[in-house]
Amino acid sequence: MEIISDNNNTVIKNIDDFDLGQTLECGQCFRYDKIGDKEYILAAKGKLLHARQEGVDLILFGVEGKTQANDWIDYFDLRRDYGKIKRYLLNRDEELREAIRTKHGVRILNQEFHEVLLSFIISQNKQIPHIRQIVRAISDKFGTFIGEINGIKYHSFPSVNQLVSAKEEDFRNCKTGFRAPYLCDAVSRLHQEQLDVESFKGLKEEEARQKLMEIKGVGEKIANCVLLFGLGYRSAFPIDVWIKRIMGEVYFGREASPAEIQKLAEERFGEYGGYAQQYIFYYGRDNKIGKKTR
DNA sequence: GTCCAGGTCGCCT
DNA sequence: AGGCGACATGGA
Repeated sequence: MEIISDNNNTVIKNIDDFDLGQTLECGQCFRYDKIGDKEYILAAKGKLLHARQEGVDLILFGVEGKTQANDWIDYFDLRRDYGKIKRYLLNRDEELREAIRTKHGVRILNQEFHEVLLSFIISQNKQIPHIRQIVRAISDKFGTFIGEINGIKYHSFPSVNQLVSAKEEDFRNCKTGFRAPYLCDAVSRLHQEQLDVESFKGLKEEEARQKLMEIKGVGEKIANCVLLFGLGYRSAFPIDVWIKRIMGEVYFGREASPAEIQKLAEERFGEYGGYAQQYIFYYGRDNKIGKKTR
């Protein structure tokens, strides 16, 4: 990997195991728009990014200097050796071969904790396009204006401070439905208990999960998403309807309980559970594995 | 119209 | 511990 900055842009050259489109569209984040072939606009960490992939290079438009570039390199998790992760997983589990082959460019983003928490509270019992719509509505209503591209105005995902005054009704106006009180509870805890990345430092995965599950509307699955996507616990293995269907079919040949699946994931994937989960989820959802066709 | 969606809660046995 | 309906909203 090599970083070159010139005339307002930064180019990151020779990135292994990375596909911008796959990384954004695998279902881990919700604030992006595709504007061309391998070209995206995304809102993250309070900023707007216009990026395009050309082969093994990634162009970050309007990004100047090492500090800014490093920020995005960290966001895309580009300094991690995914070749090693894939080899480990394939060594343990031949079933993953096809998923890893087709979804080879997925990386797990290092997203902001509070954004992941609130986004995944919204995600329950909803389809991904609708989750994106709701998250955008909340950002437009409470977030900071961060730019306009192709006539579309973008707002950052709101900070905790920007959300403290939000009422249940405000969230309902953003079409959150029955999740509105959950969001209020989460925001008030984030604010009053100063709940942030720091407050999870040093906690074991299980301790961190229990802490998250004290929040109304956060169960096992959402807690695991927050651990994985927002707190850096790469062993966390969220089990949703898709994982349940896919793994029931592929690994058990029958319907399997979340507990059974969790156990298998722990034994097979161990510290790399989160990566395995993303490959399986994205591949399985794309190919509708285990889904009844009506 | 009916069913289901990156689930969780509350209440039941 | 495990089963089951309710919960808003929108798309298939």
